[in-house]
Amino acid sequence: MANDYRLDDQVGYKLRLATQRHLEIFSQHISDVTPTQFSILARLYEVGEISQNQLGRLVAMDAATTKGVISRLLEKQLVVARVDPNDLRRRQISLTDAGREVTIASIEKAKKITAETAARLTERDVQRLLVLLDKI
Amino acid sequence: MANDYRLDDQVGYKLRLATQRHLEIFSQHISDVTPTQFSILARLYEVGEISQNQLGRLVAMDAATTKGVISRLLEKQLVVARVDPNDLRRRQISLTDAGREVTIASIEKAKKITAETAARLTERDVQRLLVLLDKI
DNA sequence: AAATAAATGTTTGCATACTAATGAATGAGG
DNA sequence: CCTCATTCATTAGTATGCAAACATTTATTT
Repeated sequence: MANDYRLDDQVGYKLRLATQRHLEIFSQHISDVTPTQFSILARLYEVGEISQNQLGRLVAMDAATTKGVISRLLEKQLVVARVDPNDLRRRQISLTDAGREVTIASIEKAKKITAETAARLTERDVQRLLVLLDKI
Repeated sequence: MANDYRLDDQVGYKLRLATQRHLEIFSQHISDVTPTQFSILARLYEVGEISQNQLGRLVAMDAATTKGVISRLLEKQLVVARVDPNDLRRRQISLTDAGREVTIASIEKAKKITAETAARLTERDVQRLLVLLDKI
């Protein structure tokens, strides 16, 4: 029976809505980079210089997607790329000084974003949510 | 301090990963329409003929996005559009016979998709997850 | 060493998704 | 009846995100 199916009760649908809400909050606090660009910057801040492909894997992004994101970060001069002399296939990516500044500032804002996203959740709720999302 | 920030523990990041996983499962089961297209079809199945704009609102989609999705569904001849004679601004959208068939078949598959997405969660976990996502 | 396989990055094509701007039609008030 | 704000739909521009096809370079196998 197709009549007992409620779109509003589906995990996938609610995931989309929650993501939508989160992106809205994000853009209200951080306007110089997008959420995707930020995750690249944050990861780069964590690990230092790394190849474009590896970096993409560390944030679970497709190589083609990563390419586009890195291109835009290069245009903004938040990162630099250089060919790895030991492996000519690789482009090593690293933060510029400006990139590091933006990243550190954004991380502070990101904490507020996470807090606002979870404003209606208790600390335990958040932990529970993270665990549940992990299991998907 | 920016050193106590772990990208992997952020709600937004995990939302993206969970969505990614869900989309992968979706495409394995349903290949004739995308998740977005399916949500339009499912809603249309619930409410019957309705204007394009209203339909978009019922699935939390931007008018511009809705336009694109409807265009592709029109090409596939799963829906039809007609100008509302009572309000010439409006395009009334409704399912074709083929659209209704696809929708009903997809709803059955969608139940499997939801089940597989939540395979590692108990029934209670799923309910809890839906409540938590709602609060975001 | 030559052939094969694998990894890295690029490009193209398709499908969301949002913002901003535009044009057409409608409805409410004066 | 006329004006004006609102609604509806479209278009253009930007940014993800994935699949598939490719070229280049490296690593493996025979």
